[in-house]
Amino acid sequence: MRSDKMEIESLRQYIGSYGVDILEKSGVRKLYPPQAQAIERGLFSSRNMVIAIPTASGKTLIAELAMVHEIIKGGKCLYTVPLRALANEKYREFRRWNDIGIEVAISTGDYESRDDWLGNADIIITTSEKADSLVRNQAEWIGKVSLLVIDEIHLLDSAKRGAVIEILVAKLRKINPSLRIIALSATIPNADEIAEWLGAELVSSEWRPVPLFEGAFYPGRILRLNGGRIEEINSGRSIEEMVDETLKNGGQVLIFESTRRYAESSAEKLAKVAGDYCDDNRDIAEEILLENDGEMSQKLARCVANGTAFHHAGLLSYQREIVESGFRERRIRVICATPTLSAGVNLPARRVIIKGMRRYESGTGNVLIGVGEYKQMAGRAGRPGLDEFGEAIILSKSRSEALNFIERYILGKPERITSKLGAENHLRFHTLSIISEEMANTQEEIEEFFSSTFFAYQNEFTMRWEIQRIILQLEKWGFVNGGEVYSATEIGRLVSKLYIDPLSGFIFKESANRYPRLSDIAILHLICRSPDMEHLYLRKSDTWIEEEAEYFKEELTYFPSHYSSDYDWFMREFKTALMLYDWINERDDDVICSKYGIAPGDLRRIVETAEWLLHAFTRILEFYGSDLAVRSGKLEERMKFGVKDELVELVRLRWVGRKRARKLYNAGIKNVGDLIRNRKVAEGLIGKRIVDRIVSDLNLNEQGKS
DNA sequence: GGAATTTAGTTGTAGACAGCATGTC
DNA sequence: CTACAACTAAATTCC
Repeated sequence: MRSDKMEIESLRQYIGSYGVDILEKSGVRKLYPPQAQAIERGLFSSRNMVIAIPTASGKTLIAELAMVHEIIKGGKCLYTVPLRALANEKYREFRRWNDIGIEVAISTGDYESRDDWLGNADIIITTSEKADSLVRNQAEWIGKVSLLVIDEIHLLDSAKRGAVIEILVAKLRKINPSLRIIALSATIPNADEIAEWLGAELVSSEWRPVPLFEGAFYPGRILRLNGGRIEEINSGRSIEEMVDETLKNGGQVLIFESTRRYAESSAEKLAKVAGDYCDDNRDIAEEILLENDGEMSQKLARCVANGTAFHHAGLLSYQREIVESGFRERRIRVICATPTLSAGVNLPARRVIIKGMRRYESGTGNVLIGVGEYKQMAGRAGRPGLDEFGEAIILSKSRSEALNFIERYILGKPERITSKLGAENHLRFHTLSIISEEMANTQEEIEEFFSSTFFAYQNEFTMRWEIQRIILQLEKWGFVNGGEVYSATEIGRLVSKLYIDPLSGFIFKESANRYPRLSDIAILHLICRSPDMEHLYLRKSDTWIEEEAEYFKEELTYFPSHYSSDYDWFMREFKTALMLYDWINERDDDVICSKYGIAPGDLRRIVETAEWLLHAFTRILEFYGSDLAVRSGKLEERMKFGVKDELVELVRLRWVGRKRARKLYNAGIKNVGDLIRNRKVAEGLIGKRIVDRIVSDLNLNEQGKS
């Protein structure tokens, strides 16, 4: 007991008595071994550090301590995370420091603290992309950052998003050469490489607050690894029985599936098992249907009512939150998830069952998942405070398969991570940005800049040819002026600040100059031609899309021949455009979902992307003084809410979405004035409470203006 | 005859950042 | 170089 006290006490000199009070108030009594180790190795010095320890072993607190110390010394901290949901989670956690006067702010694509706030804040939480975007837009406070914390730095390995992390590091170090960096990582075999790249002290540990047992199941048995030895444990013959075992003992289960379909059907099957153990969940089941009652939502509500749920990117974000908090409150006992949950918010369970060890990859068929991916999922086993130990179980069909899995995954080491910055699209994207921000403007400077990246560290390769080719390309596209000293053109700088792929920028730029007029569907299709857009898949039954395409053929800016190799890709672009077209023409959400074979969460996500790209396109059109800008800007607004032109004014009001706006409009209430004049009518249509809220908001705005 | 079961053929495949303006987790 | 589970429809068996 005394030693516990002492450890926390010992922090007093670094984070002050008030700081220690905050920790005690939030229940921190003892430092975990990796935390103590981090302190020993210089957490409170000015050394850079890489902390490579398992999930839930107290990484965040390590960063918090360092940040509080830094702020007391007069510094400013930037904390970057890979997901917006994680940014929100950290924001909530860090705000406890507000009690001792530390200002915490958040800035992501969908939620940003006020600008002056960010400048004053001591800790700013962002996604890595947003941080890069802030650098591109020269946020004045960025130069004041003295401590950069990078959460989940092992995502350097991600082919899609890893490059941003290393570029961000290179940029911030260039801006502030004395910047201190603390990088948090999962346990990976080459954390030492990251540490050496950053010139950092490496703290690594396998310690976990809740012990983890890993094993493999085959019908009737679980082979569990215990200190190098395999124990044979009798078990049920099906997942249902395995889940039942855990629920009976008061535990919760997390099941990882390889596809959404499996996740859903699994959750439905297990509802029969979990139903016996859960209380009345009718209220949260109802909440699930609050904003959407389509097929998927109904299914989810049925599961939730019985204490299970599925979790994947097709859910609306509020539905995900209900599922997550329902699980934390133990009202939901079983979650069947796709890998969303393995890298997402912290949601541990006593037993983790990994059912989907294979994943489809186009061109290669089903392939086994990586060891790292497995470890990530397995690491979710064991709820601190609730479970004495966690259990991760791989599902297999036979004893021999089980033994194989044990060999490969449980005894195996995760793959080393490698930089993915070398891909042409990333180099193109970031080269334009560093020229535009005048971080590097000659061949040598650019090479030097890239030589400070993790990619260069791992490849000891100058990239001379690659960079020359890319600059030539950017010159050809009109984004860069060549010569001895490169500089970005005005349009080049705009494209960089809009944060779009230069190729998207080029497509938009060319269209802006070539087409004085375009129809709605043509603009949408143009947006869908951007490599920044996500594209819907074609199904066998999607032949109707070809007919639609033929119908709009004359309006479109691009239409390849049926025999062209582009044709399939074009159809995917066009299908996506058609979906967006339906959306802005007020087609019902659920109708769109079933027509295009997507879930509500997908619709939201694609619409959000389209909105962003429409914004970028509009800005580019404005730049060239094109008349199309007005039309495109209108589409941007329509996209945000999914409405026809005539509803835009109504939908700008808070509490008024596409459905309410349509009701009002059809009853002759076409604008704010109509609404005030016909208040009673409006109340009849959308309810008195809502109208009251709208009007009180309007009054507030009036006051704000005067 | 009609239900239950087996067999053959078909289908579809994880995730999610960014602008800007608005308003607070 | 590569798959596979789940669903659906048709075929077959069973009572």
